[in-house]
Amino acid sequence: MDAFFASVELLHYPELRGQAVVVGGRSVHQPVSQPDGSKRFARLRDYVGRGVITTSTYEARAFGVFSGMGLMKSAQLAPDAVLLPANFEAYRDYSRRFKAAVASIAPLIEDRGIDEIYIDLSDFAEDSLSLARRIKQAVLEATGLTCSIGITPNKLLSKICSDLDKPNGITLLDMADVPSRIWPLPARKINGIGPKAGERLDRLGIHTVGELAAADEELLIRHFGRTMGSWLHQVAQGIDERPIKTSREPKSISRESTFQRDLHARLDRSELSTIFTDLCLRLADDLARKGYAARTIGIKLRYADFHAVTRDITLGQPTADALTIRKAAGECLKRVPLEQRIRLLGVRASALFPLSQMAVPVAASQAELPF
DNA sequence: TCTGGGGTCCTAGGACCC
DNA sequence: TCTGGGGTCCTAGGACCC
Repeated sequence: MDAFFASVELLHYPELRGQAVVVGGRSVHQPVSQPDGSKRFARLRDYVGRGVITTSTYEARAFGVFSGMGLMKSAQLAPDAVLLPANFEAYRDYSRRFKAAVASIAPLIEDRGIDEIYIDLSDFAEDSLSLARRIKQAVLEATGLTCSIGITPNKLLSKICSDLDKPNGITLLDMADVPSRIWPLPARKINGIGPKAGERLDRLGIHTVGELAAADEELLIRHFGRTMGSWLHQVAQGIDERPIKTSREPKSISRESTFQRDLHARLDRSELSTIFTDLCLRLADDLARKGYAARTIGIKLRYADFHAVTRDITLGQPTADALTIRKAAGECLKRVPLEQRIRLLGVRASALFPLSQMAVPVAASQAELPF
C-alpha cells in the first residue's frame, strides 16, 4: 500500500490532500474542530516529546522526513507539516479490507504485516499487466486507496519491484531482466540487507546488486559466514525459492512502552511498577484474545543510552495468567542492572501453545508430577 | 530534543543427555 | 594421564523488517 497510514488519514481529512502530512507521536494532538466547521491541525513545529514518524505523505517526503525519523528532528526539516496521531484501529480495518479485496481475486496470500502482502499468481493464465490492474482496481474500490505491485518470478524480486514505481505503480519483470533492471540497484534494496550488512558490503567495495553478483562466493562466506554468504550470492542473481506461506502460528507476543521521560528503578519505583504490571496485564489479555498460552516469559529494557538488554525464563507449564506472567517477569527483572535510567520497558511471551490444544498436555504433565 | 511498537530469524555458548 | 560425537533446550544479543 502507498504511504498507508497517511493515505488512510487523507480519506478522513480530504482537505489535507496535497499537503505535507506525517503520522506519528503520542495521541495528544487530535485535530480540533473550529467554530466555522473547519479543523485546526497540529503542526510538526508544535510537537514536544518523544516519538517517531510512522508514515509521511509523498509531499512530506520531499522535505526529507521519512518513517522512523524522530519527530523533533523532522520538525526542523518540515516545521509546517501537519502532524496526525496514529489511529491503528482504522489502519487494521483498512488492512483487512484491502487483503479481502485481493483475496477475492487471488486467494493464495502471504501476510507481510499491516500494509504488505505476497500473492501467488502462478496458476493464473491471464497476462500480468491486466491482472495487476484488476487487483489494483479491486483494492481501490474496497478502500479508496492505491497500492504498488511488482509481478516477477519470486518474492525477492517482487519485493524489490513493488517499490520501483511507487506510488500507484506496476512493475513487471522476469529473470532475463535481472542484469539490466536489478543489478544497477544499491545492494541495500535487497530485503534482508540492512544498514549493517550494507555498510560491510560497502567496505568490500560492493555497492550494487550487480557488484554483489560478481563477487566471489567464498569471499562472501569468509566475511558473512556460510549461511549469510551463500544467501547473498544467491539473491544477487535474483534467485529465491521461498514459497508463499499462506498461514503461520505466531512465535511470540509482546508489549513494550517508551516513557515520556527516562525513569530510575529506585527514584521512580512506583511509576515503573505500575507500568510493568500494566504491560503484563495487556500481554495476558493479548494471549487470551489470540488463544495462546506461553511457556517462556521475557522482559526487555532499554536504558537512557539506548543500549538494550533482555532476560527470559522458561516455566514448567504454559501460562496466560497475568499474575503468573507478572511474577515471572519480576524474576527476570532481578537479573538486570538497574543503576542507569530506563527509557523503555517491555514484556514478551514466547514458546506459545494454542489454548485449543492445551487441555490434554496439561493434564498429562500434571499426572506425571510426583505429588 | 535524537531514535515507536510489533514482530522474525540467526548465532553462540552452556547445560544436559545418550 | 584424559576426555568423542551427536542431539536438544535454554538464554542473550543483534540484525532486520513493517
